Order: sequence, then structure tokens, then C-alpha cells
Amino acid sequence: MNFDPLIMKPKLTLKQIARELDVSVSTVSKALRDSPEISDETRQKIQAFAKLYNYKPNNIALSLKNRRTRTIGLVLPEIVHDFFATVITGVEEVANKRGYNVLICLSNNSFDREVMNLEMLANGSTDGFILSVAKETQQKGDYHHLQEVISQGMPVVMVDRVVNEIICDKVIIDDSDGARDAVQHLIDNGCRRIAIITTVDYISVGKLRTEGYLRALRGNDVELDEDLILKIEDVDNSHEAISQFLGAREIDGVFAVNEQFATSAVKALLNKGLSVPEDVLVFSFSDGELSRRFIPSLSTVNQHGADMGAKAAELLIDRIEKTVTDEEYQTAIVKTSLVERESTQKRKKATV
Amino acid sequence: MNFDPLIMKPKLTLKQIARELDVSVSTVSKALRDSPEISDETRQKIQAFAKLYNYKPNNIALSLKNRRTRTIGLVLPEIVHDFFATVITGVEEVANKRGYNVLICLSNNSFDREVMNLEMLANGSTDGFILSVAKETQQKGDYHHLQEVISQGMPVVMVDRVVNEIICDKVIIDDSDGARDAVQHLIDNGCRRIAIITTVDYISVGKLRTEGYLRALRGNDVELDEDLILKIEDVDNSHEAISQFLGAREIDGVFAVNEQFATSAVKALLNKGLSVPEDVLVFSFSDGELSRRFIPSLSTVNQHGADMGAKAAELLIDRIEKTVTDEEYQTAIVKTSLVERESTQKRKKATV
DNA sequence: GAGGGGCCCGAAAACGTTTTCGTGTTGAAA
DNA sequence: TTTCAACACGAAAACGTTTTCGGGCCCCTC
Repeated sequence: MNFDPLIMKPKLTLKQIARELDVSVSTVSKALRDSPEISDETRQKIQAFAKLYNYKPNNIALSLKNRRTRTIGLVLPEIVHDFFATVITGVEEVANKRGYNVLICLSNNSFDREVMNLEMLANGSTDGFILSVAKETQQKGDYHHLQEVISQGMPVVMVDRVVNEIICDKVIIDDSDGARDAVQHLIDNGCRRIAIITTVDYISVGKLRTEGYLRALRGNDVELDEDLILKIEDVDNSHEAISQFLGAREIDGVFAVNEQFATSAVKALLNKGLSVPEDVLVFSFSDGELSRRFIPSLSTVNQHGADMGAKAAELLIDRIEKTVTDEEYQTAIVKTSLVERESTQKRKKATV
Repeated sequence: MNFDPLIMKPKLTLKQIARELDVSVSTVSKALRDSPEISDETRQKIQAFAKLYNYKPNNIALSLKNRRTRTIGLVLPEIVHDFFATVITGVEEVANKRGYNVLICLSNNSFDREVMNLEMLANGSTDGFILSVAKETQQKGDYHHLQEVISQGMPVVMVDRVVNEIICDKVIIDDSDGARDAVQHLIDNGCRRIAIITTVDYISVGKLRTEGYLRALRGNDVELDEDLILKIEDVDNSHEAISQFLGAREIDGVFAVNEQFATSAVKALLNKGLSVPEDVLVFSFSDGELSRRFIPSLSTVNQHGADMGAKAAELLIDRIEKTVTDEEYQTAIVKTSLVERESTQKRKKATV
């Protein structure tokens, strides 16, 4: 309609206020911060002017001067994934509460992207960051970029997908215990031939969850059948693998390390003519909307992603704001909890 | 283990390099930028030193000097929602490709949070931002905060949930057309009594989708029954409302404006003893993982969130980098597409 | 041998803040 | 009247860059 909005007022600086009111820049700055050095009269005049024209200090200049940005970085492998989305929510919440911004970068599970992300975040844009390492990085085992930024004094907190070789604050869940509890629940409900659908071992959390599965079996004297373990390499094409795997095996329970695997499993079982939970019980990891809304709704191990994000942000900001640096790094463990839903509640007839 | 990492090297500045190499700061700066003013010998010496100690220019100082941050903001109402997650992916991708960072803020659908977010983003931290307005803001109809930042010369692009009263670049989908096509598909497959589960009218996209529904009915001379329209106010407790609504009505098709409503609808129909798609066809809006993995998988209107995000980022960065400002604002419309799945494919018997 | 270019480099300003320090004016005490 | 504190404000430095400008030095040309 009209090119120039009615009132076009470019952003105001201290210098402009000073010139306009015929005082010095320092006077303006002090007046706005209620310094006792400035007389009431001058202070009120300046504050009124600033309010009228909606003065807001330039954040970049403040960052440069104070050598802190009040911004934290968050590097995630992916985002179209309820778990990481909830982590973001948690981080964002406490960051905002404590006066920090959140700069989010996506590595897309690529090592190179992750390296780029770290470089961007470490060049002064942030005071520290939270990282969940990319799959490719875990596979590669190359952590120079991490060591690099840490040695520059940048606080780092790892969340969920952590790497043990790096010393820093970490927030993880009891993956192994959570998996054990889930499998225990299956055993308690009569399952004896329990399949596990997990990831390859270089994914730290996948490996731990597999361990939990094994511990549960051992703890209940349920015989381990290696043939009931499926380790998925290519997540994108996992459905066929799962379908084939389950189609050829006689089982009465399934433990899947994420919602995607779990839903694929249910579908495969249905195709085989079996019902969940009448014939086979299914337990999943990662409690997301998918599990809640699926039919039958899925029992899951809730990772409390928001709590993890919140805890990570607390740790990071504490570390940033601590003047003393001699505190030991800690690894916070966020407890998982089981959410029982239809997929593990045996009944005679489907009532849905 | 050890408090101080093996090599603790704090971040390097031009000044330190200059002092170390006994040259001036300007010389260092020019040498690193390959200025012809600097002799080969000096240049190589400085570059070698910089590389050795891994010098990286301080981004904040650059931002202050250049008065541009190469960072764009992204304000979203929520994130645990596949659609917005894909938008982020799209924005992030083109932003990174064009050398920009992305600062993400969540309004949590709260007006006050949104106002705070805009203030933070507009105080110099970003060169412009992309916004999807909060539900509460749309309800309230108060857009002063938006007008404010725009009048300060900050480029703004709205995406999906836009407000017509504000003049700026926008990226939307053909909500109305998408809905019409979906309903048309239901009609083509024999549905005559089609229920719509939508949101209250102050949600812009909900209103438009309702319009599309009405247009489809009119275009096919299907009688409109106002009693088949359900407008959800409280999304969090929508399941009961939907269940009650569908339980009391005789229908052969359902059009839901999002995945959550759609899955609730399917569940309600199952409880009523009806099958999808044998007895009732269901079409949903917003193609996410939920629709793909649901049983039956849901036919949806794909919003192409990543494309929308990408387009928004392109528009924004173009606007930021344009020296001339006399270009008209444009509204990009990203085409939706229908994804046909099991929930609308009639068959005699469930084969799943 | 004087003037004039190149060649290299340094000083300084600028971006927008905050803060330390100095300084001029006032009023009251000596 | 002199002295000194309190008061109110300004100048300048600093954060880490980039860039403009000026200047010293060497060598070449008349």
C-alpha cells in the first residue's frame, strides 16, 4: 500500500538522545540506569525522552562491552522428533527464566554440520552451549571439535547422546534402567519370548537400552535368545527389516527403543494376524504424541525430555555464571518413568 | 579428573596477535584478509601464527562494526508439533546456506511471551525475523508489538499464522483450497454426510479450512448441515468433545483440521463400533509422522512445512540484503498436496 | 641531487555501550 | 575572603573489529 509506514522511526542510540537533549552520552547512560550522579531534573527529562521514543539498549554493544552475550547455543541432531522438541522446550524455558536467549543449530546428524555449528557458536555468539552429538559423530568417534571449544574455556553440557571421552557436564537418563524396567514389566505380565528392536551399538543410548534388556532377562532367569535381537542400521528403511524379522519369529513380547520401531512392530504383528496386546505385548521407549495417540496406545518409557533440557540449561548457566571454575563436572541422571497404556494391558477382547 | 585441561588456550584477539608479533592491529587485520597493502613476508607470518593458534574473529565485534548480525530470529507458538518442527528445518537450511544463524524463540501461544520475544530479537540481536503468531495474540487482535518493530525498520516475514492487518512479507498455504480438495476427495468417494472438526474462527487457518469445507459442499450440491460442524475451543481437552460429537451423529466422512483431531475422531468411531475406512472415511490436515504411522494411516493435506520455512527465510534474507527498500511486500502461497493413505481407501475387509 | 612514486605499515575513528576519573560550579564553614 | 566538600556533569577508555588516511622509506627518473 504505502512504502514507508506512517511513522518510520529508526532505532535510537544513546548518542542521538544526547545530541537531542544537549547532554553528554555518559549522562544519558547514567540517567537511564538511575545513577545518583545525575540530578533529578536531568534524569527525569532523559527518562521521559527515552520512554517516549522507546529507547532500547543495543544488545550487541552490551555483549561486546560485557564480554557475555546472555545467549546459549543448542545443537541437536534432528528436530522432527518429539523427544528433541521437548528438550528444546525445557532449555528454552529455563533459559528465558534466567534471562538468556537460545540459539538453535541443527546438525542433521552430520559430522561436518556439527563442526560448523560449534565453530559458529564458539566465535563469541554464545556464552556456552548444550549439545546432543550427531549420529555420524558417534560413529566416527572424532571429538576434536568438542575438545577444541572446551579448551578455549567455553562451557559445554552434553545431553542424551553424550560421549564419555569428553569431560564436561552431562545430562542423561538411566537408559539401561529404563529399558530393564520396561522389559521387567513385560516379564511380569507373562512374556517369555521377548524380542528387542534396537539400534546399532555405536549409538550410545541404543547400546545402553540393549544392556537393560539383557539385565532384565538375566534377572528373571529368562533364557536369552540372540535370535530375538534386531539391531537396525538404516533407520529410514527400518520398516521392512522389522516386518521381516517379526514375521519369522515366534514371540509374545516386543521391546522397541523408540516409537518408530514400536509402531512398525505393531503393524507387522497385525499383518501377521496377531493382536496387540491380546497376543503380543509391546513396550516402547520415548514417550511422544505418537505413543499417546496410537491405537492401541503404547506403553512407553518416558524420558522427560523437557526435564532433561531444563536440567542441562541450569547446569550450563550455573557454569557460565560461576566465577570460580574449580567445581567438578557432574553428570545428572534424569529418572525415567514407565507409562502404561493399552499395548501392555492384556484383555480378553478388544474394547478399544 | 584434572581441573585445567591439558592446554588451556583462551580465545585469541587481533590485539594479542599484534603484540606477540610486534606489529600493529591494523596490520594483522589486513594480513588475515589478504590485503595487498601487506608484504608477503608479514602476511605469511601472521597467517601462520593465526592458524597455529586457531584464531577466529569475534562475531560480536563484527556485528557491532558492520551493524548486521547475520542472524535471523524465528518466533513460533509451539514446537512439539511436526508442522512447526519442519518449518524450523526449512528455515535453518536456507539460513545456513546463506550464512545466517537462527535464533529460535517460543511464545507458547502466549501474547506476553511473544511481546518479550520480539523485544529481545529487535534490540540488535537479529537482522530480521520470521514469525508465526501466537493463538492468544490472534484472539486478542493486538498487534502493536509487531507494528512497533516493523516501524523501526526491522524486516519481518510471517508464516502460516499470519495477520492481515500487518503489512509485510508473508508465507501461507492455500488453506481453503487444501481443505476443499480434501473434502472433494471424500465426496468423490461417496461421502455425503461429512463432519468437520475444526477450530474456533479467530484462528486464521482454522477459519480458512472451514471455508474450504463449505466451498466443497456447495460445489457438489451437498446439503450443508450445520450440525455436522464442530469448532473446538479447548484443544487440550478436545478428545471428549470429539467423542461426544461423533457419538451422536450419523456420518460417512470426517474432515479434521489437524492430526490430533483426526486421531481422536478415529478412536471415537472405533468406540462406536464403526471402522475406518470401511464405514467412515477420514481426511486430515497437516501431514506428520502421526498420520504416516497411524493405523489406519491417515490421508492428509500436506502443508510442506519445510518449503514454507525455506521460502520465508529466502524472503527475509532477500529483504535484509536488499539495499533498495522499494519492493512491494509479497505473499507467497505454498501449494498443498493431498496424500492419500488407508483412511480414505474403501475396501471390503480390513487387510491392514 | 632533488622530486616523485610505490610499497608497507601504523594511527585513529567508528560501531553503542558502561564506567572511571576528572573538573567546574556551588554553597557553607573557617 | 578563602577553602573545601558536595554536586552534577563530561571526557575518555574499553570491548574487538575494519577501514581510511597519512607517512616513512626506498628506488627510480630527470
